[in-house]
Amino acid sequence: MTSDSKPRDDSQAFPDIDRIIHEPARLMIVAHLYVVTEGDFLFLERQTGLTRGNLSSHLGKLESAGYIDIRKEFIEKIPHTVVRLTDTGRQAFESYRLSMRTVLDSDSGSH
Amino acid sequence: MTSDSKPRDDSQAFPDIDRIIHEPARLMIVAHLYVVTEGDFLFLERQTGLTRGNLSSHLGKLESAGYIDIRKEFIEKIPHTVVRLTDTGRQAFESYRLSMRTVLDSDSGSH
DNA sequence: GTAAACTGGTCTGTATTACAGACCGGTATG
DNA sequence: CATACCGGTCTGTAATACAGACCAGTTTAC
Repeated sequence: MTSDSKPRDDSQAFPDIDRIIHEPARLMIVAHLYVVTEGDFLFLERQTGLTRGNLSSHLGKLESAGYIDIRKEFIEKIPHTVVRLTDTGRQAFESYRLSMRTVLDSDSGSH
Repeated sequence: MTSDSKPRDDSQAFPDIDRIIHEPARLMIVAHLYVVTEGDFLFLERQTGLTRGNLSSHLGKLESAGYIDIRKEFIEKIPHTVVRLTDTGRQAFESYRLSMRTVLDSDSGSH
């Protein structure tokens, strides 16, 4: 394969990849939330194996992006944080999934 | 979903993600090479849209990882760089693809 | 009652890294 | 002579992932 086929290709054969979701730590979080629809802090901490600080930080970023909703409540005076994917978040994940499948399935069709 | 189902989960339900391939720029490179088996610098530059410096740098990292083979030759006194996926690289990509599919297809089976 | 542990963080420091762009050497072209 | 092309190297910058220290408030253990 040489390059002289077309002078200016610019073919975005590859879709943009959502870096917010792409980051493995957040990908784990989002993928988990996608199936359970709602999970608390401890659940995510155990599922992802992230440290509390790190998990909190990633949740903050997902919240800033509008991908998750964070609800803080008290259960018997004990703090309880519940995280839920927003519609935007679900769509973003589905879109990301589609992008990645496109990339990973590029077995021949390119051109 | 609450967290009190199991005391210590540690379930690596999620496979490790190869960060070398995971990086979008390199993912583009590897995915392209996977289908064409061999491509030159210009081809990759156009397909990925990366700047020369950046592309060169990513190629260097892929080479260090043993994922690609870089052959430098001269065609009529003009430098020509040809890049090819090594067997290791092909395997790494396939493994990565499997990992990502596992993550992206986690629609129910988890537990 | 004091020490320890738990929840859910904040903050700091560190180390990595992606990226643009300047520059360069050599060749070819106008 | 100036410009452009190929394939880089190098520098600087900005972002960021991550660990771990620390903290407040609560509960449990001794």
